[in-house]
Amino acid sequence: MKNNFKIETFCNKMMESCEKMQIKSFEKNEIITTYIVNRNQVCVVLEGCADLMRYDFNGNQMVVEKFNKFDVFGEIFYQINTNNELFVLAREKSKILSFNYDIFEKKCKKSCKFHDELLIGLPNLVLTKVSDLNLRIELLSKKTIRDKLISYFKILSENNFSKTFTLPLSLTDLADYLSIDRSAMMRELKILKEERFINKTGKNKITLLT
Amino acid sequence: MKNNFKIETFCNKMMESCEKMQIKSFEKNEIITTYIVNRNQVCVVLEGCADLMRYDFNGNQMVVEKFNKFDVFGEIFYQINTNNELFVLAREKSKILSFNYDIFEKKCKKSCKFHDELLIGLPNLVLTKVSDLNLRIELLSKKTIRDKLISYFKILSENNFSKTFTLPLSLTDLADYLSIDRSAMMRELKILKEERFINKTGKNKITLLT
DNA sequence: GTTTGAAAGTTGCAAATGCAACAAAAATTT
DNA sequence: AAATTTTTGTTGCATTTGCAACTTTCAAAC
Repeated sequence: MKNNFKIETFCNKMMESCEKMQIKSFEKNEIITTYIVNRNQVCVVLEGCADLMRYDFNGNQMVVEKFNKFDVFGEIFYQINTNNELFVLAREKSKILSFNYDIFEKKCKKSCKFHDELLIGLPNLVLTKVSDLNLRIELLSKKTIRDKLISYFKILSENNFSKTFTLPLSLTDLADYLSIDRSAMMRELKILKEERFINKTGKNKITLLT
Repeated sequence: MKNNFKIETFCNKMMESCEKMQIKSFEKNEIITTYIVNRNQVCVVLEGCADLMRYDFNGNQMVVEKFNKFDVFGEIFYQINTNNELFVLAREKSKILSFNYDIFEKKCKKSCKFHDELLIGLPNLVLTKVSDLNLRIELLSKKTIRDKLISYFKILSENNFSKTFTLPLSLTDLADYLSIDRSAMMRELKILKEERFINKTGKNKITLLT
């Protein structure tokens, strides 16, 4: 985001309470919310991290999306009838802010500071989300595992202003993020190393050699 | 979107002019904007439709995203350093509203009605976009062409409250949208027909038989 | 410090997919 | 109305990928 919006400031202001919003703490592996009823719920991760999970038709659960500090999530972003049960699970002890999107449009009676902040701050959070989603689509659109990996590495490299960078995910999670088979991804990583495209040093530290 | 926001009303109000925003008309195949400089630009399709295009490293251009009436787009949604040239092309005669995101945060002096509308309306447009992007990620995440097609058809069917529906894209565009090879998609469609999963009648009309 | 579980790494093989190269049909343009 | 372009439809083949089934390494829990 190229504007001067400070997410910390926004979230701190939000915590200065408004009767229409809630902050709750969740223990590791606790269910934060389920996406069954459409409630226009908006949530922000203030501390910790969480995963949007799905039970697919075979009964095994998989990670749909991962949320870290200051990520926004909630049913309002997922108006898809998938017939699958979606729920958000705390990955560690987490603090979550949540409110109904309606309060964004209808100010509460005693017009509190929170609402004014919300009107500016929420769109900023959502814009960041859109950018993240566009990035993932960009990567998922690549047809080969090789292209997905190289594109992702290039972006990490540019964000880090260096040919060397640390993966922000485990390799298992990376395979999920790119929606590819983990073993096939390992195979491709090996080939990329052999062909001197990348170098893999230590735990998830990668250097682009191109 | 489950709230009572009316996009037509919003866009009409926006057209009631504010000095900080522009409405321009573009002829078919005219370039609406390029994503080179990061200008925090926000655009809304008021009439017509447009495509976000990319020149990839081989020089051939491809469609990254398609925008229809009332879709939002702009550089602010695409803060990705891809080294590829991205630009938006009018697919037909189109009318585009555009403004800098800054005006969303800083009201103009003579606080016009437009700004009040914008504060409520823009986030709604963006929410719809997030939902669309999440849907596409959902589809792109499926590992087989078969799963992508079936998932997409199910969603179209549910949105249409009917087992029969018309594809909103050409088959060529559908393959692009799902990021799969068109001929491989045609092959799978044929198999789905043979296995009596779907029925394809007339031009792009499909019936789910499950 | 030992146990337990998760993550990383490896391989063979069958199945799915992209690619190339077409032909036919439909839609646009001239 | 003819010409051109776009879309749809088809097929063989080489390549890529997912899957299954492991071992090894690493980290967390007890």
